[in-house]
Amino acid sequence: MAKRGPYEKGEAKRREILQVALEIFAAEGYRGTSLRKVAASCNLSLPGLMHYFASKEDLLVQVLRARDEGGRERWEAAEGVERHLERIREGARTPGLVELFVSMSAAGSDPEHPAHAFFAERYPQLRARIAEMVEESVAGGRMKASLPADRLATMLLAVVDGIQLQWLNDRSVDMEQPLKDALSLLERRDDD
Amino acid sequence: MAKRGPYEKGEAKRREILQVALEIFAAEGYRGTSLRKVAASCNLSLPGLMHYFASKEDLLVQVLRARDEGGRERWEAAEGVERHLERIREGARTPGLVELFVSMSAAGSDPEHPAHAFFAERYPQLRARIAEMVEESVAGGRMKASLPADRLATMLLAVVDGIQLQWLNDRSVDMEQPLKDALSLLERRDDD
DNA sequence: GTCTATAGTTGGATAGAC
DNA sequence: GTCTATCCAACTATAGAC
Repeated sequence: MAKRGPYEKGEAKRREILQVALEIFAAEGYRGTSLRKVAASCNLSLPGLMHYFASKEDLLVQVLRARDEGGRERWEAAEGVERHLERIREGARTPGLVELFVSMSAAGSDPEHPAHAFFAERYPQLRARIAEMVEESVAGGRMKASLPADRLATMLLAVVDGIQLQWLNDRSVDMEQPLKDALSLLERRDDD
Repeated sequence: MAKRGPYEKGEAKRREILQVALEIFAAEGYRGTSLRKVAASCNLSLPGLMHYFASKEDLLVQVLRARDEGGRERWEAAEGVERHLERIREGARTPGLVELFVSMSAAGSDPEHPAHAFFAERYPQLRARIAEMVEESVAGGRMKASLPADRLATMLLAVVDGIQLQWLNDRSVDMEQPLKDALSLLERRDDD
């Protein structure tokens, strides 16, 4: 006679919504997506959907968070530079995802934007993680310490983000090459 | 008694609209901006504005084009690397402009988006121009030919675009440093 | 927990007067 | 060239029934 509720089913539906919403946001953009459409794709009415999420903003932020955590698992599994390449390859597999993150990251610069806090946290974290990777490579003798690790991290992250922007507008550009090229410029050579 | 028309006044008003629309698009985003707001800011009614532009899409594209041409004048005046730095500094002066270009460039990846053609043309042009600059520097002995010019161009453009994305989310990052750092890695050194 | 119905806005676009 | 008036579509969000 326990009273503890419909948690399993609710959580499952909740995950389904996050997955579906991710795809639609990625395909249509945040503003371009109506909650009605998301609801319909989940076989739910609008109010049915809003039972799970307080507002459209709330849904967006939770979609981004869920996505970021999913990507992190694969990230943790990889090593060093491969981590970056893995992140990039994943983007290439799901084009809408790149567009969602890039466009939301631009729109999120507005302090009023729902995703503002998300990206304000995310960028420093990414830079720190990359700087760590750089320091490991330098310590391991695989990379030249040509510049401070934090500056290299900022530059490498810029390469990764920037190439995505180019790729969005021209799918023929190679998303992995520029990062490889940047890293090759940092490689330790025998004469150093 | 000449009848030839209202060309002067019309053109002036037209330029005014482009300027005002640029500022509003930059501040509120494309979707977030209503034509009514633009019209009001020009002391015009909505139909008054639509006398000059066929649609909202039309207005956006013409704003981007006008803006790009304005920036090009300053670009032409500068030399070599300074051209890039100049482009970056200009962005730093008008934050909304960076956001507009970055977000539109992400959104424009959709072939259905009004700005699609604009960016589809723009990126190859930019890459070509940068590659040209790289080749000049290499020929002039100021830069190592570590990699093919077109690949370096792609990478450098990625750095410039990527740092803007970071800067949007954290105004404390230095927008010029990463490009300078990337270029320093390419500098010709005595032992080469 | 999920629905219908609707309120309350706001958007782009047009017709026709002046 | 600019206006008033108006249309229709779409959206978010809430209220209340089941």
